[in-house]
Amino acid sequence: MGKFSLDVKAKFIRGFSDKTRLQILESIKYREKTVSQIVDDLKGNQSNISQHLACLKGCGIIVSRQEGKYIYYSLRNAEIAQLLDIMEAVFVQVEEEVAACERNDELDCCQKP
Amino acid sequence: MGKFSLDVKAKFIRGFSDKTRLQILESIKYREKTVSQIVDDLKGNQSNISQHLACLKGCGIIVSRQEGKYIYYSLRNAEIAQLLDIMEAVFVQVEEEVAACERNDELDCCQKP
DNA sequence: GAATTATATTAGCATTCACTAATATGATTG
DNA sequence: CAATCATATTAGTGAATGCTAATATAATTC
Repeated sequence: MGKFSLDVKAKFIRGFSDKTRLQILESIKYREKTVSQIVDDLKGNQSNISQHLACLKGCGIIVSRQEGKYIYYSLRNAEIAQLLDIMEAVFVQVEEEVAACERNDELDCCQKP
Repeated sequence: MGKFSLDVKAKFIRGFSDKTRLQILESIKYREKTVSQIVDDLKGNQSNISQHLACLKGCGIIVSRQEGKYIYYSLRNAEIAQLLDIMEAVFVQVEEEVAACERNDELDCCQKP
């Protein structure tokens, strides 16, 4: 895999690496939803959700279609759903280790503040 | 899945969402390696690699064992390798879309600067 | 045990990120 | 066409991230 590709790949994966975005993905995993439906689902802030949707779209993870004044978002394809499932399955295996990380209260094991 | 779990899950996935860390994972995918071997492999900075290794370890993605003055790092288990393969497979499907993102030169589709 | 080798940690800095509040766009409805 | 509803965009801010250079730790070798 080329150098550039690895950057793009990292970006793609970064799409999944945020709590709010994971919630959005769970919310639309089985059926497309409008922005307001998602906002309701997550009890979130409309602007915030819109920005995360733009992020997910930019990462190629979700797609959108307009129908009148509504915009429906859904996973790009079935493989994305499958990837989510596998991420979940692998995560469950290591969850305890990760949660037990010294600084789990701040979730910043990667680089200390 | 609980609220906290989702935070931890996001952290776990964030482990994969960096170019250098993806390179490290590729480097040790099939066999354990010492830090210096990885540094050589990536032609990277020792401090930088060490920090990324700590991150990957904190995320539960890799494990380490000491042998004399060397520390060997390897993937935590076979499922991590499998997850990497599936990420790769799904990524290939959407790669062109992601790369074509308006701002692909800076890889920051998520939040505009 | 002094020097060397392997790895980790710290500090500082510039960049990216996620969030909120405010505003803009765009379609719909009365 | 004015008002409303749905969504997107912008600006500003604090926190997290990734990097480098310098220093610390710990095991090894001479």
